[in-house]
Amino acid sequence: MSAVSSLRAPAAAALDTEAIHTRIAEAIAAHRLPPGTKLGEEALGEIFGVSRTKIRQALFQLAGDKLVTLIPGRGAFVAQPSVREAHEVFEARRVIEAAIMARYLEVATDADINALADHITLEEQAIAGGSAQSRNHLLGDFHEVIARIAGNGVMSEILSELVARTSLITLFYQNTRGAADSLDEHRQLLEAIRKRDADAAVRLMHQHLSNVERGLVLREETPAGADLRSALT
Amino acid sequence: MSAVSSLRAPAAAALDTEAIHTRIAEAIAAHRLPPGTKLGEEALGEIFGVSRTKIRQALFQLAGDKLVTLIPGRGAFVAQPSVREAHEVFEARRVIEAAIMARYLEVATDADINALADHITLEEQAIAGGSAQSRNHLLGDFHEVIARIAGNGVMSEILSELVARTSLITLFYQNTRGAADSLDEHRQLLEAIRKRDADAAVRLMHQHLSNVERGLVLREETPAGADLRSALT
DNA sequence: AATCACCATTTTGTGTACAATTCGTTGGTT
DNA sequence: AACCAACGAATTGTACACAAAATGGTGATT
Repeated sequence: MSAVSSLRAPAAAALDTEAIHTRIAEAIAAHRLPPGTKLGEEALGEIFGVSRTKIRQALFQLAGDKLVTLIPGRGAFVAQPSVREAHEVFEARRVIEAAIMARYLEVATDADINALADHITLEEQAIAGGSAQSRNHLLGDFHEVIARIAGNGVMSEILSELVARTSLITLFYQNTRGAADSLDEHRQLLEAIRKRDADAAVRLMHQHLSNVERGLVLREETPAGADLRSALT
Repeated sequence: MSAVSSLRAPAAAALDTEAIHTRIAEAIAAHRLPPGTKLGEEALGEIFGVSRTKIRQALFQLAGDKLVTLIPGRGAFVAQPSVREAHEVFEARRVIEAAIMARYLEVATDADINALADHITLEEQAIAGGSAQSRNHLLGDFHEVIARIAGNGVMSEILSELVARTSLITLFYQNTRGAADSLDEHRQLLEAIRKRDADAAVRLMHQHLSNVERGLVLREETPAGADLRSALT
């Protein structure tokens, strides 16, 4: 490689579309890009050191994930889920995760369950001393870990998208529950799982999701848009 | 507008990305583009009378729908669902559609149920005298009609994607069941719905999907790719 | 005869240039 | 003072051109 290569980003090899998609999706899920934030193509291109072409492809994919809203002629914005959509996402999660939990208990080995316990330990540590970002990430990941073991990749991917959208929702509609509440419910779930009590586990999962949903409060005003560069670099 | 405008397609105003996405998705669902078909960018651009830029965006979206597989450096191909993926899609549908059916019976008015009966009448007519394409389309649409009434847009969209993937699967793994079998099961579902018998309706839906899945036969060789132009114009 | 290396052709990947649209502003009019 | 029209700056939409990579075929070598 020549010495004359990086006039734009100091970064390494140019990121591909999928990498950019992932980076932006993570920034949204981690609440570094609040709902309503304008995602200008030129600005993003400069941040990632690529042309608008790649940015544009990534934005289209993000729109497919429902994390970004594309308004023709206006541009791309971080999605602002409606109250109705919020309820629908939680209902969908209850349906899917109840089934996933039932399947999980059929196939999970003791090692899998121990791994889940380890994950909860990570949650405890993050709540004790970590950032709000890592807390939220781990709390959502708990559900994805279970889905992965349950073994249905199609449902697992669907759930991943719903979890990402949930993250957007919990930011948009200020969540009054503390992370500790979710952690406690995760512990109860683990207990039921350890006992291989499918009915209890499914019921607890249902309740857990309903509790999170109940913690949401409707708001009118939209949060201010964040600075793109600090959120993504 | 000047008289010198259309060197490419004789068609009207240029299609936008979403229109192209829809057209290709429909062609795949309608079995006009068999799994494995190469979707060359230049060829598609010429067919739709647009530049490769728009085609490329549409192909990325289709990849997100899992209807198209993107191989870097190689191009886009109509997806060839694996046996495992096929089973996973059907399991996901059983989970989601059981929930949708339960919700449907809670909210459907008599008018909604009559509309469903009308839909079944259309199915009968298509089976009696229609094309294989319209038959398959109507049989899949039956499930989407129920989902739409059930009222959860998020689940409805998820189901739409799964139905499209099912269409791909039933072509790839030659379906031995006749359309008449599905029609009969749809009639039984309607009967349970008319009686407002939720347990029976959910059970019948579950069985219906399992029956369709059981009708699939595993194959090794891939169907030949079709001609792009005749499939899309 | 089979295999491998090399070259030509085709196709994808990416950036850039230009057209079209939108938004904010300025200036004028009622 | 409020409203409307027209202009200008900025941003998105689209096409095109070039670079990079892969495929297929040709011919030489084992």
